[in-house]
Amino acid sequence: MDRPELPLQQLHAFVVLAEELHFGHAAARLGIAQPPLSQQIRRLEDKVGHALFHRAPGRVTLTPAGRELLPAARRALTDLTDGLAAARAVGSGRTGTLRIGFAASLALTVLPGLLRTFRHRFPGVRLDIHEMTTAPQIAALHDRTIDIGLLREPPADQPELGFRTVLSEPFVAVLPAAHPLAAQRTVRLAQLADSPFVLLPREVGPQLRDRITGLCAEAGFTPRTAQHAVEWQTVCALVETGLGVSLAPASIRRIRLKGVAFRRIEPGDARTRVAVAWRENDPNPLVAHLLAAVGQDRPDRV
Amino acid sequence: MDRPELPLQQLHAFVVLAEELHFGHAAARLGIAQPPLSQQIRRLEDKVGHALFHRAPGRVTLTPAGRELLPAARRALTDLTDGLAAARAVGSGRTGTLRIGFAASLALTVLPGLLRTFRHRFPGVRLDIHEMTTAPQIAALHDRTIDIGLLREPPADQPELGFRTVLSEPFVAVLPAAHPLAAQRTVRLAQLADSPFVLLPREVGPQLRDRITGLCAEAGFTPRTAQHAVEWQTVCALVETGLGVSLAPASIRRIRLKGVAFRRIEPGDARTRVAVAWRENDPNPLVAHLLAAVGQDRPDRV
DNA sequence: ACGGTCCATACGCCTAGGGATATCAGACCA
DNA sequence: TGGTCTGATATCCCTAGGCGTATGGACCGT
Repeated sequence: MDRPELPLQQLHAFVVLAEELHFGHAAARLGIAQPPLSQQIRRLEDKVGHALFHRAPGRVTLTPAGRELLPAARRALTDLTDGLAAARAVGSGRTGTLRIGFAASLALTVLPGLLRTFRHRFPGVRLDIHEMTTAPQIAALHDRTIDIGLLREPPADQPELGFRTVLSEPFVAVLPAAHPLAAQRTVRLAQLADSPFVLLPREVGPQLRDRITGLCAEAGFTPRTAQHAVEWQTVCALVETGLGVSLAPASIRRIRLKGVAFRRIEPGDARTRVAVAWRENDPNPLVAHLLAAVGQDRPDRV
Repeated sequence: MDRPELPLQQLHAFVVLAEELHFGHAAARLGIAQPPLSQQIRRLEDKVGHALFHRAPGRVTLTPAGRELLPAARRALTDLTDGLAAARAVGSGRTGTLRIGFAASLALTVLPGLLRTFRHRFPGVRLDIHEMTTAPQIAALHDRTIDIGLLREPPADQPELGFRTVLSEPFVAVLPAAHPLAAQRTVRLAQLADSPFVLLPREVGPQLRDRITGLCAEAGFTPRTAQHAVEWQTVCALVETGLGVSLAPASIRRIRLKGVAFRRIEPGDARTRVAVAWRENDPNPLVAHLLAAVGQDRPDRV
């Protein structure tokens, strides 16, 4: 691609003159005097190397060369004006695409409200939503596959990423309805020591997993993992079948299953945090916009 | 269509930098030092109103706005370079379209050779050939519907048109083979005084028609028109059926029909001219090229 | 801590190009 | 033949933008 060394004004003058076919009128439309317009056209013709207009007494006509150039000139000008407008729209964050990764469980809590407020404020922005667990979200942020992550237990060792807590919620015990402890309103953690656990595999979210096993450790035992499941939906389903118990963020109570009971735990100060994550120094204005929306969208705490 | 006030160099710099993602390399490819490139980009970003590149330590990246602008910039640049090249090609007469009108009878004589030499010399030029009689050709030249006419008996009262004789040929008598005069090698015009004539209607070519009736007048009679026909092919066919006789340019001898005889006439100095016609002041270089080709293409005289 | 890399900034220089006004030249018309 | 319309030319002015060299400042490796 070589660089055609033309001032765009000349092209614009050319297009206008091609429409008016009258130097005086075209100059008026361009807001300049007639002699400068003659110069512009002349310079352009010099650069092309051929006449673009045929000046007959009384009428100005396009030459074949001019007719050939006209559509290209028009296209170039509209391409540029449109491109500039689009770039400005994207630059100001009025339009564009924001790619968001989110943990499946958040589809029940923070995600809907967040999307609603954002879409309301930026209707021109397309949101690409990808369900993914915590660890892949971190990787995808680094990959620039997503721009925003919505995850649990933000990891600490991520200097290039920013995190902001959106929600902090307690843990609950997840029990089969038939489990003896389901009769209590509150379950002490130590009481779960002997039950098999259904847990998330460590790979999908090391922080949350470690958090849970840490809670158990504080209560004096190491949970025995009977089964792994990647989604909380599945965890609850497995608990319902009696395969074991679990510890989960309170918001998963929204998953209603007849055979599952959720109970507060003792000690009750253990909380898990949901955070938005983004690349520090991400120039995308939509990221800033979303973070601002997060600041104002304070969804119902569970 | 508003005028985006951007030097194209900045766009070019932008595109190259977007490909290289490295100021030093891009500057080298552009053949300038690095600081000027920084300036170009900065100026462009100022005009857009947003950053186009994200300068992170160690890596340069396109911002979303930049990603949005890039394809438009590329399109605009290629449109312009292509458009300029096309305009230059057309301006120099290497490519383009030439619209030619021609009298049907000339398809048998001057037209093929002319087209052949022209096409050989300007293979990039498209030739649009339209069969039409003389009067419509004159109108089409004024309309700018055609650029070149190939016609008989160029009219004199056309100040805006140029004419150049391509071929000058005698008239011949067209007789049914059974006609008594077909027995002679030469026919005196006066001998045709009593035969009905098949002639072209005056509207399609007043000059030629007037020429023929003029010849008859000189021989002392007014031809009695038995039938009109627009094409010489038809004239011959009608003569063959015995409907009458005719006078025609010698080149129509190429139309071979069993029942038709062509005979020289007395006096034999009457000739009809075939000419190319064009608009004087036509800026189209192809017209000049074709006229030059006519000068050299001297087809076989009939 | 110290060069090396990479981009930005700061001058200074220069030209191209855009603008205006005044004037000229040809065509056309009354 | 003189007025009008239209486009081209001639000057002059101004500034935007392009380039270079020199320098600063952040970051990264050893």
